[in-house]
Amino acid sequence: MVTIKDVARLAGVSHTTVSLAIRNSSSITEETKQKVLKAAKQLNYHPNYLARSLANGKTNVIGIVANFFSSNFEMEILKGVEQSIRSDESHFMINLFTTLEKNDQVLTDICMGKHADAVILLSISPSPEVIKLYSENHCPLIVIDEIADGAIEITLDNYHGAYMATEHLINAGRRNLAIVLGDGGEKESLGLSQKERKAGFLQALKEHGLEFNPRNEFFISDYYFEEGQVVFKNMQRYGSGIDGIFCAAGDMVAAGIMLEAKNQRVDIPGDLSIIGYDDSVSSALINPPLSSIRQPLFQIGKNAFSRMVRLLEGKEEYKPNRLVYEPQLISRSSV
Amino acid sequence: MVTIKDVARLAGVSHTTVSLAIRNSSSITEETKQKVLKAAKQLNYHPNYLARSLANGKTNVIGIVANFFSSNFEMEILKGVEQSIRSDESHFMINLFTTLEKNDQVLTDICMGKHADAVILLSISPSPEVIKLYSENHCPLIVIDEIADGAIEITLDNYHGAYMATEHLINAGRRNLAIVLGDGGEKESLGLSQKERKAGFLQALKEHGLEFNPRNEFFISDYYFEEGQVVFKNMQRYGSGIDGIFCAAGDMVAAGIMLEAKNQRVDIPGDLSIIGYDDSVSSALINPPLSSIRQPLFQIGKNAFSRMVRLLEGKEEYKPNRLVYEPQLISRSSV
DNA sequence: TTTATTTATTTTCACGTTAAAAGAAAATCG
DNA sequence: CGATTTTCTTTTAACGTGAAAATAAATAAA
Repeated sequence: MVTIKDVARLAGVSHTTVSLAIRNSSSITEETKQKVLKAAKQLNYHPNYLARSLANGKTNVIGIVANFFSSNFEMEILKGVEQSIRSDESHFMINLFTTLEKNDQVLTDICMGKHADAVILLSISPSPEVIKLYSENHCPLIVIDEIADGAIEITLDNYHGAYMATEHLINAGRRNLAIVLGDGGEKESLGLSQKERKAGFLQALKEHGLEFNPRNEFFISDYYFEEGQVVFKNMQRYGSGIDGIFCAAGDMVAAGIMLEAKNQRVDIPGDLSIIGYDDSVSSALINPPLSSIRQPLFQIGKNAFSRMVRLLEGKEEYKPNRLVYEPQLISRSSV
Repeated sequence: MVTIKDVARLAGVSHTTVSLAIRNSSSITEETKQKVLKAAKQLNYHPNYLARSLANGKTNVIGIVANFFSSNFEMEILKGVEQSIRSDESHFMINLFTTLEKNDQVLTDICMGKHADAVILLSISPSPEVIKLYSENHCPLIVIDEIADGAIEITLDNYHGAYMATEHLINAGRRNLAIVLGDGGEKESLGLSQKERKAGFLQALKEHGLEFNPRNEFFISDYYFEEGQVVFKNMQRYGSGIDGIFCAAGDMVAAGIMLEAKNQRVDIPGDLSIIGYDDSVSSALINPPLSSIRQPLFQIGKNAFSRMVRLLEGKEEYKPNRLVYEPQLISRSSV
């Protein structure tokens, strides 16, 4: 491996001079700089990122942590991040961490183990201890779509989105609504967004004087298309007179429900209305086009990343606060 | 920052003993190990990944490089990788690198700069110099969907896929076929997969005694839905009597074409047949359901990652070779 | 010209860990 | 019981860089 010292030897200077020249320091003559760069090129020298980071305490890595990267939600955010990386000309890299369950352990390790200078969490709620740890270690923390008191929170108004969705169904004359929630089979394990969507759903029912039949609440564990098909079967088995579905688990699952409904000759929107969440690209294309709640996920990903870059570059001061994005009802013919 | 030395002091042993205990070395007494672990826990010690990697020469990072992570192709592969990470219980992390143009530079830097121990390329063709560099540095290189002589190649039989797609159109009685290709507006910048798809397309035409009218070749620069809409307009303007479309650029673009066709009251499959590529989840759901060529992208991602892990763990010897996956025709009613 | 100041470069050390060699203690053997 | 081996632990030396202090050289000021 060719190191800074090999370059120094060839250029006839000290290794520090090479280091400075490589980093384009102003305290070096143009002449020696050229000499060094020439030698570096000749030897095909590349700075060792590990040694550099160890010495100066910065990794130039931004960690992104999520339970899944495979669902539409995370993918859209990632796209935004990707665009931001490009346009920023920033020298930061991203590191992806997937974690189920042992969130705290992973998060602690990222920060303490110097895996990243900063972390963006997607739908993961850090414990107060972790937040404290990050704060003490001056590791900026941006949390998207979850609560994190003491970090920068970028949240989506899930309550309002669910309210709009539910009202949309009610306005279409539906009275017997079902809700499909994502995340574990256990109510206790619902993420914040799912909880809030349920709350918004219930509130809308209440304000319109409608009852909610607990039999019409369904859970899925993965955000896959196939889960939707299973859910629809369960609805027919265990549900009670459902004429409208709010699929808080997202459009992909809603599409699964629709396919199964079609297979069983249930007419949408004749017999049954359905609205999804997240407005996937394909939702406008399926038959019938699926109503949904659109969230500015791309924007959020883009903004979160570029903001993080500013924080790390010291162009913005790290100050815990909360930013709320509003969702938008996209009405199509599935309702 | 609490280091190995702090733990050593508290536990009353040397720092090397701590290092060994942390790494669960067999050459340490159970007693001292417990003593060390207790001290480590008490101080909330976490090993510094940078120092560790610098010292032992391994990063435990697998780099994944692509031009986009936002297109369906890459996303599906990523999902497979993600699943593999989970099931493997592997301690490897992944680092995502997006790069336009300066591929070689980025690739060289990843390897020489110790950003990763190994690299998986998605639809990116490394130069011979880069391949040589990786080989010399014992950095395993897996290239998916491109040519890379001297690396491990995991390719898709795009030629055959395109052939099947084209034949599918011909069998449906179509005689005036158009092709839509992705990647740059320039023919020269076509990636390998697009080139092969075109070749397969032409071959199928030839074998069925059909002519290809060069006016019916269209290019897009991004794999977005909207590009498809633009393409359809261009077809009406510049194309010549098209009655069948092979959208080698993928299902998302095909869906865009279909929407625009619908807007203009062109009946699919009555007036026009269309087949896409990659079989997105939504392709079965849109109206009419879109015929497509399915590729085992999820599997490929999963296998590529787990194979890389085996290579890094020394369980498999690194030996350049080529693995070809066969695509599958999914016939639906758009043809 | 001598001294003070600025500029350019080098020396020395630190970053936190692992690897290799050396040492000490315990166990085994003849 | 002394010699040898084995087991456990420590000492020392890297890994490749950057930061800070120290030096040397060049320039400016007195």
